[in-house]
This record gives sequence, structure tokens and C-alpha cells, in this order.
Amino acid sequence: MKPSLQQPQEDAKKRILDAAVKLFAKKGYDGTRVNEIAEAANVTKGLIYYYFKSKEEILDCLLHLLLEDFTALAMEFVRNNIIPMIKSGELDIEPDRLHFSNEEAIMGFLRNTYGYFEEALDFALKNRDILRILMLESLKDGKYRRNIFQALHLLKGEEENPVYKTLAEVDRDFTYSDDLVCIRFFFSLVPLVSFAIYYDDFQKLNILSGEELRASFLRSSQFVLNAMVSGRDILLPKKEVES
Amino acid sequence: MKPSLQQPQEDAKKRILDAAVKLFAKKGYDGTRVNEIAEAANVTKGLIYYYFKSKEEILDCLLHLLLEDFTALAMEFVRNNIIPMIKSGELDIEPDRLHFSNEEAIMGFLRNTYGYFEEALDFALKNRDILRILMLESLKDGKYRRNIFQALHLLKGEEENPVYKTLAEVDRDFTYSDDLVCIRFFFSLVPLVSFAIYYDDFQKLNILSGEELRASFLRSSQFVLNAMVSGRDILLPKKEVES
Amino acid sequence: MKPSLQQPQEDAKKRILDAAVKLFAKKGYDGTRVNEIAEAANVTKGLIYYYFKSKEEILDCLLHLLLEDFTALAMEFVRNNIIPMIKSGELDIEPDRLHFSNEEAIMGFLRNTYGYFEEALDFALKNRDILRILMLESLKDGKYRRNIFQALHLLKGEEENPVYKTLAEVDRDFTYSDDLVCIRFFFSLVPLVSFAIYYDDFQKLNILSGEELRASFLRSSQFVLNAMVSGRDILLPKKEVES
Amino acid sequence: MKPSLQQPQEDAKKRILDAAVKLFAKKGYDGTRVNEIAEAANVTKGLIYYYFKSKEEILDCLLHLLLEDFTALAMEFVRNNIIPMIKSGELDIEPDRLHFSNEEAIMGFLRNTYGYFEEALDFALKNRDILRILMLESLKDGKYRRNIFQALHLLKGEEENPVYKTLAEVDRDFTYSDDLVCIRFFFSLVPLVSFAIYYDDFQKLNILSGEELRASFLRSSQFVLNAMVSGRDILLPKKEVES
DNA sequence: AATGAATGAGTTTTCATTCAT
DNA sequence: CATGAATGAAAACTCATTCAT
Repeated sequence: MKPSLQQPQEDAKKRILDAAVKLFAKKGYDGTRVNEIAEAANVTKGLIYYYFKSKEEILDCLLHLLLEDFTALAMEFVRNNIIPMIKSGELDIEPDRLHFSNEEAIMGFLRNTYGYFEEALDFALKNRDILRILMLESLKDGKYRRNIFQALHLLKGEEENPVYKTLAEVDRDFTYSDDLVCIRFFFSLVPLVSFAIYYDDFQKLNILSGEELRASFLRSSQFVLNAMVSGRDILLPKKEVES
Repeated sequence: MKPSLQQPQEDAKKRILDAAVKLFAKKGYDGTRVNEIAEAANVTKGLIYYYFKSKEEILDCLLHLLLEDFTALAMEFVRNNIIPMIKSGELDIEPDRLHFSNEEAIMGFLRNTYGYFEEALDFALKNRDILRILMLESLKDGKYRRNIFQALHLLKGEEENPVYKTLAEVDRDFTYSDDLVCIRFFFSLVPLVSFAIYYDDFQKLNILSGEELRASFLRSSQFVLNAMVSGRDILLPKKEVES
Repeated sequence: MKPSLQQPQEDAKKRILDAAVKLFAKKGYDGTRVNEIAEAANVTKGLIYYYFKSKEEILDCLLHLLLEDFTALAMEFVRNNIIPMIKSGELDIEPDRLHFSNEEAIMGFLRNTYGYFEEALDFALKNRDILRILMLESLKDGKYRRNIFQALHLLKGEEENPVYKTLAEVDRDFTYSDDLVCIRFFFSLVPLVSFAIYYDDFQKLNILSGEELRASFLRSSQFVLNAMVSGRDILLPKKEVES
Repeated sequence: MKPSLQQPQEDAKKRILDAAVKLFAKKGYDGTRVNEIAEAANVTKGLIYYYFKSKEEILDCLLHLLLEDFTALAMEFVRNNIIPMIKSGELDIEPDRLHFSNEEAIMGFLRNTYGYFEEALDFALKNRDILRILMLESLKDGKYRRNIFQALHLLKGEEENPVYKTLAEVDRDFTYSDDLVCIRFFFSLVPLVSFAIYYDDFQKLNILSGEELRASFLRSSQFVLNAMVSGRDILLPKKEVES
């Protein structure tokens, strides 16, 4: 039994990844030296190239891991909230809107969505470093540019991922109205991601403490979300729901 | 007098800045080579170092230009909308909320704010490349980190800029409620900036055309803004306004 | 007038090439460090990468220069010896042999060929370092593999080089008999190239002095060449010549 | 007893050597990575260092094997052809030429030599990969530089190898005339080695098939060899033979 | 104002070799 | 015998910056 000796082995790779996350998040991919990663991970530069064939592969690996987790999370929501409601007839997905069978269904959906939003928030918070990297890279021209959009599956096609398909089945068959796309992207995804990304800055700059920020952000989000639903006559033009 | 000859000379500097904006926005500051800037600007590397003492100075210059323009724009709003209302007694700024003298004042303020928001949007759009650079850099650890926060003057102090002071006078003396800070940052500034930053991507990825996007984003913003005002009982706890 | 200062400028590139030739010839391409080239050329590593974008490009450049010179030399021979004889009717090129109008034409051709061979020998000798590199590299699998064969234009096609075309016009239209190909390659080209390549080794190993070797090699070549012509009944099957 | 299990073990070494031959022949010693050898041999890098103490030792081992075989082959020829003729008085070796007792002795010697040449050719063919490596390395500056010369025992001394001595006894005591050295080296050894070395290239480049090439090369060699003997008045100045 | 050669410190990457198991 | 993680020295290459002209 040498548990203390076994760990240093394969976990060198983990240490490298951890160090890379911190550094990429802090200084950007281009601004980070492989040297620094090695130092921070307490391994030799050589070992980094033993596990990864290039600096870029470290980044690939990181973002891939994030995507996997995120996809699983999204799947969970679809499986637990959307699909049951569809099956029970409470929810119908039509070309450009969600059709709820009655007021109660709406409230139920909202409750679930709040819950999911909070989960997503904590997921983002937990992964805020990688998320920051993803944002940084998706603003650049390279191969990661589409990723932040794919996260919202605004982009059709390319969903070879089996897990992804289920999610897409629910979502992709109807065309969102432009406004819904806008709201979802700029007033849901972007704030959520930004929240995670700027979380540490808010603290460092002494604007709000972590708890304050989280609570306040959730209140604000809920408020906007409520508004979106109660104002659904604007966003979802035909108001068959109330009928 | 050789007016036709003088222009090509000093405009080399402009060409350098233009090339730098495009490249920094595309590949990030760290990801851009001085070489590439020289090529894109059709000047020699040497000339770049004639005009700028370092690569960083190019970036400084760029961001400084943006900040100047932006400050002027913000000043304009304060001067045209806030201050007159204060002078006329329609608006009173209290520690954690804006106090309007009556319903009509609110509507007027909203109208003005809509208008201002649209101006800000177009300003952001026009400067989207620099904005993208600013975002990219403010996510990193360096000297630009605070800039996106400063834009919202959430940060107290450090306003040596004379123009800045007037703006701050109105705003800084009272503590926003946490929620107001959150909403303003995550549901106003961040979406607005993101709109500009992702504007080109929406087109490149064939999600929405420029016009569609702009119109839709404005509708969505207005909707959220409306919600914020009509739901101000949530955001601005004591509802003296309606009284 | 600063002649002594002008030279160091562009001739740095020449110094790099010269150093590279020596080193590649001595230690092989893979065995030579860019560092060593820089030292030998008395320039910084950086400058090497200013002139050449990679180590491989140095090699490319070197071999390209050799090929150019060699092509010119071969052209000269064709222009001065083959074409005049064709025009005068003394020589006719048929599908698998050279057809001379009479004994005297043969002797004339042989005399010219001896002369040309000697020129080629001295050319090879002068360029023995690059030749050595070429041989070394053409034995490997990479992009240079075909070069030593192309030198003999045994390979058809790929002659975009305008200079090359004239040469090809004379030569490529008829199929050499296998034996002629063999003799030309293994008993003319290969010995000639080997002579140049091993020239220095013969001296270093104290086998023969330069002059001795050159004289002896020429005698031997002439002997073999003579044999080839006098035994042309074997190599050039149909003996119309003597008729 | 696990005979079926023992073989795969020790044959790992063979697999390593085989892989090394192929790779060294293809990419040169310096151009080959220990990694690649391991992969090609289907063993781990570690195992290579179990069998060989360094990359260089693999090469040493390879060339040593070739040299042993080649020496045996040469010995065979001396033992079977030269020594019997000397013993029978048909052949006498003088300072700068071979002295045959009569015309018939010459023809017999030639016949034997043709036969031996063919054997040598096939030997070279069989070992063409190692030969290629030997050539590649003997062109470089290192410890193998003299090897190709040693093959011709043009180099005096250093023959500690017991097998080698017998061969040398016959040959080394007299000084070849320069021309004989030249012819033997540049028009016998070099073509023969080149034949083996370029054998595969001729096929890959679709110049001649293996069989065609071999047959043609033998004819050509024989032709040159014949010429050398019939023209021996040139090569072997004093023509006592014909008397 | 402009050039382009030159620099050198620093960056990513490679690779033969070792070693604990 | 065999593995594969680990090393470190050195390799190729980069790039902001300087400088003589």
C-alpha cells in the first residue's frame, strides 16, 4: 500500500491542467508561458509535453472537459423539466414559442427554470476560470470562436454528440423569434456567464462580496425572468396561453 | 506648401492604429505581432517604433481614444438629461434610489434614457473593435483590468479626468442598492457591450443580420428596461414614487 | 564611400549560406545545429531567421542554387555539342540510340564529350560540398529524394524550368535501352558525383593527392567511355553506324 | 519449458534492430527518433534502453553485423579464387599489377570474378538498407567515415579482425597503380554499392523494375569489366601477359 | 520621416536517456 | 523482461526592440 506514492503519478496531468486553468484565466492563453505552467504545477516542462503535444492541446483539453460537463447539465434540465411537461401535455413546442396548457403549467415551468438557473449559475461559478478562458478565446478569431454560441445551441447542425441530440430534439425544430434569441443570448446567457467571469473581480475591487453578489444576481435574474414571462405578450406574440 | 504630401506622412500613424485595432480585436493583444501590424498598415516595423515607443503604447493610445469619446458621450447624457431634471426638481438623487417628482417625470426620464441607450448602442457599435479589445484586456490581469468597471463608474476614486468629474458628481455620492448595481452591470452594460462585441459574429455565423439584430436588441432592451421601471417596487424597495 | 561597411550588409546572407554548406556537408543536415551555423557565419541566430524562415529553407536555397548552375552547364553542352551536330546532320537521335552519320562524327562527339566530362568534373569538384549534401539528402525519404535522378533527367515531366526544356527536347523523346540507362547512371553519373564527394576523403586518408586523383580519375573515365563507344555494338544494338 | 514464450522475448531485440534498419535507411541516423524505433518495433522506449545502452549502440550493432557478413563473403572469394591460383602458379601478385601465367588463367579469373561479382551484388542487395545507412554515415564526419573505404581495404592498418587479415595478406603488400585504385573504387565498388542503395528508388520512381535493373546492371558491369581486362594495356602498363 | 538589417532574450518544442516499479 | 512516467539539456524558432543610414 503506497497511496501517497501513487497519487503523484497520473495526477501530474491534473496538476498541469489546474495550473493551466488558473494561468490562462489570469493572463490569457497567449500571455501564459509553458514555463509558468510547469512551475505552477511543479512539474518539468518536459512532462507537460509528455502529456500534451502542444500548449494548444492543453487549452483544447480544458475546454473539452468544460463542454462535456455543461452538456450533461443541460441534458439534465431537458430530461427533468422539458420532456416530462411535454409528455404530460402541459407544454407544447411550436414554431416560435412555447405553448403552455394553463397558467399553472407556466408557474411550474418558471419554478423549475429558476431552480435550473441557479444550478447553472453555480456550475458557471465553479467553472468560472475555464469560462473566462472560453470567453477570452471565443472573442478571438481561432477555432474556439463558435463555442460560446454553441453553448446556447443557437447554431444548428454539428451535434454529433449523442447527449446533445436529445437536447436539440426539443429545441431546434422551431425557429425562435429574433427577440427570443436576443433575450436568451444577451439577457440570459451573457449575464450568467459574465456573472461567473467577473465574480472574482467584484470581490477584488471591493464592490460586492461573493454572497451578496450571488444573492443579488439571482434576485435580479428572477426579476428579469419574471418580466419576460409576464410580458410574454410581447415576446410570444400570439397570446393563446391566456385564452 | 505640400498639403498633398503631408497627409500620407502623418496618416501612416493612422494606418498603424487602424491596423492595430483590427488585429488586436481579431487575435488579442498578445496574439498580435508587431510584424503583422506593420504589414497590415503597409509600413515598416521601424516606422511603428518611430511613432510609438512600444507595442503597448499602441494599445494605450487606442483605449485612450475610446475612453475619451465615451466619456464625452456620457457627459452629454448627464448634462442634457440628468442635470436639467435635477435643476427643475423633477428628479432627486437619494442614497439608494432615484426619486422622481411624479409619474410624468418618470416617463420623461425613460424616454430620454431610451434615446440615450440607442445612442450608446450606436457608439458601441461604431467602436466595436476597440471595445472588443477592451473586453479582452479587461479580462486579463494587467493594467486594463479595471477599465470595464470604470466605464460604469462603479469604481470610486481615481477620476482625475476633469470630464469624468461632472458625471461622477451626480452618481457617486449615494450607494446603489446591490440589486441596482447588479442590474445596471449585468443587464445593461454587459448586454450592451456584448451586443457590440458579438455583432460581427452574429453575422458571420448567419444567426441574424446586422439590421435585424440591432432592431431586435433594441426591442429586447426596451422590454427589460420597461420591466425594470414598472417593476421598480422590487428594485427600488420603498415605493414612494407611486404615492 | 564606405565600401568596407557596405559589404557586411547583404553578405551576411552569403556568410550564412557558406557556413551552412560546410556544416551540412560535414555533419549532415540533421546533424547540424542552427547554432553552429550562426557561430560559423559569425551572425546571430536571429539573423538567420531573418533571412530564412527555417533551417530547411537554408537547405532548399542551397540545393536550388546548385541546380541552377548545373542546369546552365548542361544546357551549355547541349547547345554547343548536341544541337550543332543535329543541325549539321552528323547526329540523329532515334528512339533508343544515337545515330551518327559516320566514324568521324563519332570521334568528334567523343572529343566533345571528353571535354564536357572534364568540365562537369570540375563543376562537381567546385561544388563538392553541396553535392555531398545533395547525395546525403537524396538518400533520405524527404523532398530531395528525386533530385539526383533529375540531375540525369531520367525522370520525365516536371520540367517547368525553361532552361531545362531545351535539354529535354533533345533527350527525352527516345527511350534509352535499359543498359544505356544503367551505364549512364551507375558508370558515369555516380562515379563522377562520387569522385567529387570523396575527393577530400582521399586526401584526408592519404590515399591519393588531389592532382593525382583528378588525373587518374579522368584517365579511368576516358577508358570506360572509350570502351562504351568501341563496344557500342553491345550498347546500341543495331549497328547502322558502321554501315 | 515455454519455447513459444521465449521467442517473443528475445525477438524483441530483433524487432528493434529491424525497425532501426528501416528507419535509419529511410531518414538517416540523426533523422530517426528513438521513439519512432520503439513504435515501429512495437516495444516501449524503455525496452530499447534495456537492450542497447544508447541510440548509437544500435547503429554500431547494425554496422557490425554487416561488416562481419561482408568480411566472410570477401574471405570466401579470396580463399576460393585467389589463393588457389597463387598456389597453382597461375597468378602472381606484383607491386602494381596482377600477373597471370597465361591467357587461360585470365579467362578463368574473369569467370570467377564475374561469379563473385554477382554474389557480391546479391549480398549488397540483401543488405541494401544497412548499406544505405553505412553510406549515409560514411559521408558524415563521425566514427563511420572510413568504413566505406575499409570495405575496399584501401586503408592500411587497423585490421585487428582475424578474418580480415587473410584477405589483407593477399592484397595489401603491393601498391596499386593510381588508375587501378580509381577504377576499383569509382567503377566497381561505388557502382555496386550505388546499385544496391538506389535499387528501391529505381522502382519507386518507375524507372526500371527490380529484375530488369539487376539484369541490366550485371550486363553493364560485365561490359565494363571486360573492357577493363581487354584494355589492360592501359590499366596494367607492361603487357607481359600477352607475350 | 523612413528603412531594413541586426539583436538577444525568451519561447515553444524535442528528445535521448533515466528510473522506480 | 517490461513499462511508462519523468527529466533536463539543448534544439528550433519568435519577436519586441534598436540602430545605422
